[in-house]
Amino acid sequence: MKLKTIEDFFLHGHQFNLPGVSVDNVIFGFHENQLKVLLLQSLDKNIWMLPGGFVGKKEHIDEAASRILKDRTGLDIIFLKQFYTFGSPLRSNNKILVKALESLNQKYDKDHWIMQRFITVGYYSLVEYANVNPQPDEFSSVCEWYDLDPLPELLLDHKEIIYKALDEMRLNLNYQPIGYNLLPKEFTMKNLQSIYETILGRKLDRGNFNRKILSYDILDKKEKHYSGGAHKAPYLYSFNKKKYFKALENGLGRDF
Amino acid sequence: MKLKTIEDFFLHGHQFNLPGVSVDNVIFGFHENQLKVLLLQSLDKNIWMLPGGFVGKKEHIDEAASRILKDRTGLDIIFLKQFYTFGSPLRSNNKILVKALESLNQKYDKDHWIMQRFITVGYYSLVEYANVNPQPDEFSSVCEWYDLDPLPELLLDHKEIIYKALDEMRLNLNYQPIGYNLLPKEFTMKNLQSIYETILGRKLDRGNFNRKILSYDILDKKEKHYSGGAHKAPYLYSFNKKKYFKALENGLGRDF
DNA sequence: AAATTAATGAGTCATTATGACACAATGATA
DNA sequence: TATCATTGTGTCATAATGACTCATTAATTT
Repeated sequence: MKLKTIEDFFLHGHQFNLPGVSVDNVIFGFHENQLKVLLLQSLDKNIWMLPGGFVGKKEHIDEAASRILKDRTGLDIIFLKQFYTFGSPLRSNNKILVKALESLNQKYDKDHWIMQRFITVGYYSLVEYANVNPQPDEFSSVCEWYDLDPLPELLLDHKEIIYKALDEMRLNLNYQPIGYNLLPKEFTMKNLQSIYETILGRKLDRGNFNRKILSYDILDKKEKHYSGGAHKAPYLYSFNKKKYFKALENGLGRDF
Repeated sequence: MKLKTIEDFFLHGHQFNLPGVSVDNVIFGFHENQLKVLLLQSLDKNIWMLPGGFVGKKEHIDEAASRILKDRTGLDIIFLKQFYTFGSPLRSNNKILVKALESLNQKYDKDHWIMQRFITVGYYSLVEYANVNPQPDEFSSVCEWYDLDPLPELLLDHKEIIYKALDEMRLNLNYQPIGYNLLPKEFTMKNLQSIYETILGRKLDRGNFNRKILSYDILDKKEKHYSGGAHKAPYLYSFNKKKYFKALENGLGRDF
C-alpha cells in the first residue's frame, strides 16, 4: 500500500488536526493527618481547577510537570509520578482560558492552537504542606489547599483526575517507598505510619506496620530516642538514602 | 497575579508551541509459546517501527488506538491498555514520515504541525497470532510479526516503548485476568499456563498454577474431557464471561 | 489384549506472610 | 512514688506460597 496524496492520509476517514498537550498536576499535601489537594480558583471565582499548563516546544513532559509544580509551590526536584493520560475529546476548549482571553480583548479564531482540545498527561506528588507557599497562575485568583472530601466544583474532568491519582498513589504504596520528602531527617515509626494511614484512609496495626516497614530494609535505626512527647520515648529512624532510592527505582515487597 | 499580554504568558520563560499527539501500539502476538511483536518496515527498508498514528481532531485517544489496531490487524474491540506516555523532546520530527513526504514531493515548512515533535501515548495488547492478517500502512512496505529477541533496529525510542510495555504487561498479570481472546471457547489448564509462562518468560509449577487460577474464580469446569492428545485426558475449562470481565474491571489477587 | 508411557488431578508438607492480639517496659505527668 | 498512655517485642492462628509426591488415566506400543 502506498501513500497517494497527503490529503488521502490525513482525511482517511478522520479529521486529523492535532489536539494539544498539557500537563495537570495533582499535588497532595500532608497536614495534620489529612490529605489536601492544591487547587486554583478561576478568575471569575466560579470554578476550581488543578494546576496545569502547556508543554513547551522543546520541553520534556516530565520537565513541564516539574516546572508547573515549582511555579505553584516553590518546591524543587521532588517525586513526581506520571499516572495516566486523559484523552477524551470532551476535554475541549478550556472555557476558563477562553473567558480570560476575551476579558482581555484577546481573541483567537477557531484554528488557533490555543482553541483546540487538549490531551492531558497527569502527574501526582505528595508534599509537605508546611513547605508550600501556594502561588496562583495567570488565569487564577487564588491558589490553596483544599480538603479531598468534599471537593468543590471542578473544571472539566478534574475531579476524575484527582480520584484516579489517589487510586494510583494507593496502589503504589505496595511498590515504592514514600515519606522521604515528608519527614524530618529523624522521625518515629508513628510519624511514618501516619503518612500511610492518611493516604490509605484507614488505620493500620502498629506492630504489623513495624514489621513490614523494617522488612523493606530502607531505614536506619538511631540510638537516640525521641523526647518531648508524653509517655515512653520511641526510637528515632532515618531513611537510608541509598537504599531508599534504590527501592524507589526497583520496587519493594507488596501489599498493605 | 493577572494576565497582561498573551505573549507574556506564552513566552514566560518558555517557547510554547504545542507538540502533537500520536499513539503507538505494542501488539504482542502469542504463537507456539513465543511472544512476537507486530512491526512495520519503513518504505526505505532500513528501519522498523511500531504501528502508530495521529489522534483525530475529535477522537478519543483510546479510539485512536483501537482504530490503529484494527487497521493493522483487522481485529476489533479487544483489550487495549494504556501503559505510559512518552514525552521526550528528542522524539522529534518523524524522519521516516518526512522522507516519505519528500519522496512524494510533499513539502511542509517548519511551522506545519506535521513537522512538530510528538508526544506518544503507548498502548499494548496481546492477541492471537493466527487471527491476524498484518497490513502495512501508508508509510511502510511490510507489516509482520517479529521475535522479541532479538529486535531489529527500531525507530526513535520504539525499543524502549516495547520493553516498557512488556514490563507493564507482566506486572498486570497480578491484577487482571488474561487469555479470553487468546483461547478457544474451551481449553485446558495447560493452554492457559502456557500463556502465563510465555509472557513471564519462565516456567511455573503446574500444581501451584492450578491452585492460583482456580482461586480467582473466573473459570467454569466442563464435564467433557479433552481428547486427541496422548496420555491422560485433561479437563476442559471455559472462562465465565461475567466473572472474567468483572475481574478485569476490579482486579484479582496478587503475585505470580 | 496387556503392558508401557507420560501427562493429569489431587493431594502433602515446610516455609513465609499476614492479621489480630497480648504484655512487659518506659518515661513524662500527676 | 504511683499512674498512665505509648512503645518494643512477641505470640498465635490463619492464609499464601513454593517444592514436591503419587495414584490415575487414556493413548500408544508390544
